[in-house]
Amino acid sequence: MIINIIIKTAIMVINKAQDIFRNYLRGKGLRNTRQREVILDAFFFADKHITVEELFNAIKVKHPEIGFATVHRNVGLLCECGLADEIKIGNKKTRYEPKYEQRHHDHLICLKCGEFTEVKDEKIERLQDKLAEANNFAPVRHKLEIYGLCKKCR
Amino acid sequence: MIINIIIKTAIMVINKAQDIFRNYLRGKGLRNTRQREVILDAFFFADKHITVEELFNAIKVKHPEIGFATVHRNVGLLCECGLADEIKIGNKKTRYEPKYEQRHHDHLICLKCGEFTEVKDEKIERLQDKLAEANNFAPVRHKLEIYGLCKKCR
DNA sequence: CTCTTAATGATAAAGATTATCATTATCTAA
DNA sequence: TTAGATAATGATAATCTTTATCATTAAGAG
Repeated sequence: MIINIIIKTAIMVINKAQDIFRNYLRGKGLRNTRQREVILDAFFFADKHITVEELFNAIKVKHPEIGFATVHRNVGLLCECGLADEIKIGNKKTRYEPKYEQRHHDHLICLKCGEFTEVKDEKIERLQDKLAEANNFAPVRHKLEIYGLCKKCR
Repeated sequence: MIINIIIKTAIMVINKAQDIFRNYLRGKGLRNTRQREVILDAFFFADKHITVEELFNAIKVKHPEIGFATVHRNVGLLCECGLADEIKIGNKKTRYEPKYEQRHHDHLICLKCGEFTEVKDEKIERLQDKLAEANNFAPVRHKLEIYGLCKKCR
């Protein structure tokens, strides 16, 4: 059954993420906790582009004892260890998305309806690295956001 | 004298910006005020990448009667009419820079010392437009930030 | 000059993130 | 396995930035 494959894949992704997280914590002399496991699971199961508040509310259903500050702190840690990306647009709430396998992408953001689409262009990526090198700059990561009107709103 | 030419150019830039601002206000049925002129002047004379607070403090010296909210509101207006660009990095304060002639550029941001360098690559710009079009998206503007280590920190 | 109403300035409110701190729980090492 | 050092948690306060409120002032059209 397709659905079983999807579930298995999801579990594999989360297991791998848990490993990455645990290694990161270990390396920094930090401790793994039940809360951290719950938060990571919920974050990877949740919709893309979630806010801390939405994540907190999702977690609250099954784990009402986990506090908002804890969720907030740990989303920050997930960003630090490369398992989450931060998306900040205008003055709206900061959103976060899970990152599997360091897979990177850019965003098209509609100025009218606010929808974002994920895109990627290898050629642009390479030119960005060249541009950085030309300036004696060692690139680590980048953020490209193109604002405009989406298919529906244009 | 070189210095006179520089001063003359600066005055020309500000005059042009004042024109653009006044036209924008007129078109929206808004009013020009003494405060707006002072804020625009100070913004274009100030260092690049200034925060609202820094701009407010700079203005306060000569114009202690101008309030923080007024400065804040008007920096927003300058962004709206295309005379300012907003730069938001991590959880640091939002910074603004004057924009002459709609000249656009991207940023290299050092993860260690926080310095930013301005860069531009026409080829990347064109590819971005193509990427947007391929997704049936009408691009208006974009933001590209490359994070890494600068010449001094690498 | 008058009148309409936008803008201002002072302050409060809102919204998001970070800090505080007593308590709990993890994890190392004996 | 247990004890002990200390990191993490949870509740809340504090902070920081931006936005809203509202009485007063002043821009600008007629």
